[in-house]
Amino acid sequence: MRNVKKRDTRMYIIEKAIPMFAAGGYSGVSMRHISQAVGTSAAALYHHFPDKQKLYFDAMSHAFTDKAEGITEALEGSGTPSQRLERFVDSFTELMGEDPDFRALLQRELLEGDKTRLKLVAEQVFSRPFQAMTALAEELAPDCDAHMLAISMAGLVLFHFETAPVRRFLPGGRSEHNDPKNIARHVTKLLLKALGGS
Amino acid sequence: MRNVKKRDTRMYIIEKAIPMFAAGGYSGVSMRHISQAVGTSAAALYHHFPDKQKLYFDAMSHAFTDKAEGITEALEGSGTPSQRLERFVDSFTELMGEDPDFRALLQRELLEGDKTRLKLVAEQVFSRPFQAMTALAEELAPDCDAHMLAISMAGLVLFHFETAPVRRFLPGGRSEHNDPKNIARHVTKLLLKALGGS
DNA sequence: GTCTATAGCCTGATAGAC
DNA sequence: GTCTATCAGGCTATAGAC
Repeated sequence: MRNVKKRDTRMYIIEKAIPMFAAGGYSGVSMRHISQAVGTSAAALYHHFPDKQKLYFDAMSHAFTDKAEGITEALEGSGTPSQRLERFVDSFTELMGEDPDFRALLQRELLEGDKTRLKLVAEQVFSRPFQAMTALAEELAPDCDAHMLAISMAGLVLFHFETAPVRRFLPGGRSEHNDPKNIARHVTKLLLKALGGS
Repeated sequence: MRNVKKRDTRMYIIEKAIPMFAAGGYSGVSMRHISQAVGTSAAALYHHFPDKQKLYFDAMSHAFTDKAEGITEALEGSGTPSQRLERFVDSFTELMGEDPDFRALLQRELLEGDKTRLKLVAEQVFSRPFQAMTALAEELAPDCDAHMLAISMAGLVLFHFETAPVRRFLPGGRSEHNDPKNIARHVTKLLLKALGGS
């Protein structure tokens, strides 16, 4: 029963660290900052994690693993390819809209994740949902490179969120453009037209 | 004539700092690191910049200002909307392919740029090229929200570069997918089909 | 314009009491 | 498991000689 307490504290630390790393990145958040948010001393963190790197890695893994399932579900269900595309775009947009920490961590890993960590995350977390995306892409447009089309599908959604903080200051920028429902509608329409979905 | 030397050194510092900030971000690069790359002491940097923030800001401004022009040109030339779209995608892809520092800095600013800096960059650097993009979007698809379509156009290109380090480990990932020419071809084809270009 | 020296603070990480 | 105390070093920024 000793382990129960330890695991809970460990998970509590991870859950406090996730939004901090999402906002400040690895080098922008110190162990002292995290310990303060957790409500403990910095030394105590080292009882649960051997060093800062491991804490960061575990926080990231936890943040990512949960999310991959929801996306895979939307992709592997039944229905015509067009219906599944629409469902994927909807659920992916909703996910990005409701969990900014996940999105920020994803951006950060793409930007500065080291190679071994990226490989691990790609193979253990994103491989399955991405495979489902390429399968759908293949059905939708057999004449197109499925890998590239899958990336385009994800990028179309993600970029609207990534640019939200700057679009406010760009010509034609309005707050409706940040509404996940509008983003999903725009992206679905664009993709269905491009891929001649029925 | 005193200023000439000072300006040169100042610019030299900026040019050394740009790739470092692109790789490590603001908090990941110290004044000592920069001074070492420049070949001077840390104290000397403070003769040219009042503090680290200002050095970062000036480096960013310099990295961005140059680039905006090339994009605007491709958009404002003559030709049918479809031709101009193709030319925009080509030049934008080429730019991203040949200047990874610019791309990384752009990603970083979207991720963690503070509001006043984003406003400045948006209004002074990206406003004109983005306006040209929305104008093109309007011509291509009057029934579509021009602002959202312009974002989609940029996002389609950028995301293929952003994901390059991780796509290597994803199903179907091949090195050809990183070739700017292939990316441009894929994106152009997708957009022209979606927008019914002639 | 650049240097050395240094102030004052923050960093990751450890030692050892409880 | 958590604490206080601490180490060794890095950080931004400044002072003052040259």
